[in-house]
Amino acid sequence: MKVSRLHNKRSPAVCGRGRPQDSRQGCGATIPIMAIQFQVEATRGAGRAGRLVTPHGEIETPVFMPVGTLASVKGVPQDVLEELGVQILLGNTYHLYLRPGVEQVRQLGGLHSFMAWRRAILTDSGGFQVFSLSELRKVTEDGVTFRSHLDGSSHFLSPESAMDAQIGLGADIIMAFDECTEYPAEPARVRESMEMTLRWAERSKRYFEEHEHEVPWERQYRVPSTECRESAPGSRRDNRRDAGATQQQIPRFARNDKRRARNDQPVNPDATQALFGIVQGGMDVELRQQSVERTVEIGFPGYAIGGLSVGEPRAVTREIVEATLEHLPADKPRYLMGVGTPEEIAEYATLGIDMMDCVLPTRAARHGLLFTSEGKISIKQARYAGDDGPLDPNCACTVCTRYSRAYLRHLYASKEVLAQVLNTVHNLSFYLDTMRRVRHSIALGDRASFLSGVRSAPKP
RNA sequence: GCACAGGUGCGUGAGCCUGACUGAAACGGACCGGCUGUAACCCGGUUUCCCCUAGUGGGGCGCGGAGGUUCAAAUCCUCCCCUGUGCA
Repeated sequence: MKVSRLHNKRSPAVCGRGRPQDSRQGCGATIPIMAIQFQVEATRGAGRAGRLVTPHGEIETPVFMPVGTLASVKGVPQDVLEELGVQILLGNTYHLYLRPGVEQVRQLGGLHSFMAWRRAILTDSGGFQVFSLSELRKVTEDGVTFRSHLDGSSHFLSPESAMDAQIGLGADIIMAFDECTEYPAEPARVRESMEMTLRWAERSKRYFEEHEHEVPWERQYRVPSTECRESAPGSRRDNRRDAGATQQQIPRFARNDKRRARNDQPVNPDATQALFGIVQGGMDVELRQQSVERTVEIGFPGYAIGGLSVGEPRAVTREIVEATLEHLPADKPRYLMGVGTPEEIAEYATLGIDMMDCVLPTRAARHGLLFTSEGKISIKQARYAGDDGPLDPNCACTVCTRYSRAYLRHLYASKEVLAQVLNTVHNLSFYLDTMRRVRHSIALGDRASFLSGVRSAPKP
């Protein structure tokens, strides 16, 4: 609904029939390039419930973004992710650059097309790998030289090449190339690292602005936006149905075409990628503030808080998040990178974080650690061998409603791949539910928080 | 009955020829931890002895059983038991 208002504003009713091949000219001839739209719809305390409109659909914030480093959320097919309500996924520039290679993905139409994911994608720039692959890399002002963990070959990533790669991959939101500062670090080191990240942010932005038109979407995606389709009922899709072609009868190339045409989540052909800046500054509140101010000065449509959850005590993480949030502009999405447990993501959302990602739910799931309404469960434990109850009696996910703890433990102990699949589905489901609950409570707004003081407040 | 091959910790199984660095490799099982912009179906620990010592450390028992050789044996020698295969 919000999105249509937006489109109406920008794309008048022009775009109905006889849409030319070049979608940019079709719906968007007179329209300026649109990157991303964000609006806060409700607040409660510091928490915000908002809506982020990307070229590949809307996102209700606060949002949890599952990590799909190699164009896959390990163990979970895309259709299941959709059913779980995943609105946006993460991909990783460094990993995809090594394999299958950016050029390959670009030729296949970009990440969305390649991985058959019609909703939004965010790619991390490779900045985190500067931290996590510290054994295999060398950092200079120019950029970072990595020794590939796959074959030992040497690769160079700079703000420019990271942008180039991310444009080629074609995510909706891409990240500035930063240095995730290690912890602990000397004050001088933290400052230098932060300064370099700022210089890299500028270079990232400059390069991005010069090349943002190179996204691979427009050649590949010909799906009309919502209004276009509504006002053009005789679309491709109907034509095909008229022809009476079933899935089996359609030749392969046509089936691919159909698959694309079936993407009901519109790509806004006028839209392009958005580049987010990343705040660094270690565990130093002053440096964080400086980093925010100077990153905001460079100017981005969204800001991330990076460099946290790198080994520091949780209390410090929280302190830095709060201190950083204080200075971030309220009208832009705020993305806390790499956090956290279910309790943490709920807490940070109420503090005013709009986006979060974390490998914890997916990785922990594969390792037998499951998050439930009653706390953590290590499904490997012998005590569950005979437990025929559901994993989490308060969870409505497909795993909890169908399988017993005993079965899940058996799958894990037997190293069945299904264990990883089911565990991941549950954990993601739990995370997404958690976020939905938080959003709901924020969406009730300050009025609700006022009412919550009243014991038996009647429901409207 | 004879001839080979073999018996090692929870399991598989190295070590034995060429004795000391082996309380015993490696892999696995079982159990317990860890995992926070994914070098992660991964990583760590226990199971693998007993006693003395705060600890470093020291002593004892231990590789089918019994005995022997030796400063020193899972490793060499003798006998016995058990398992498998082949031949009668």
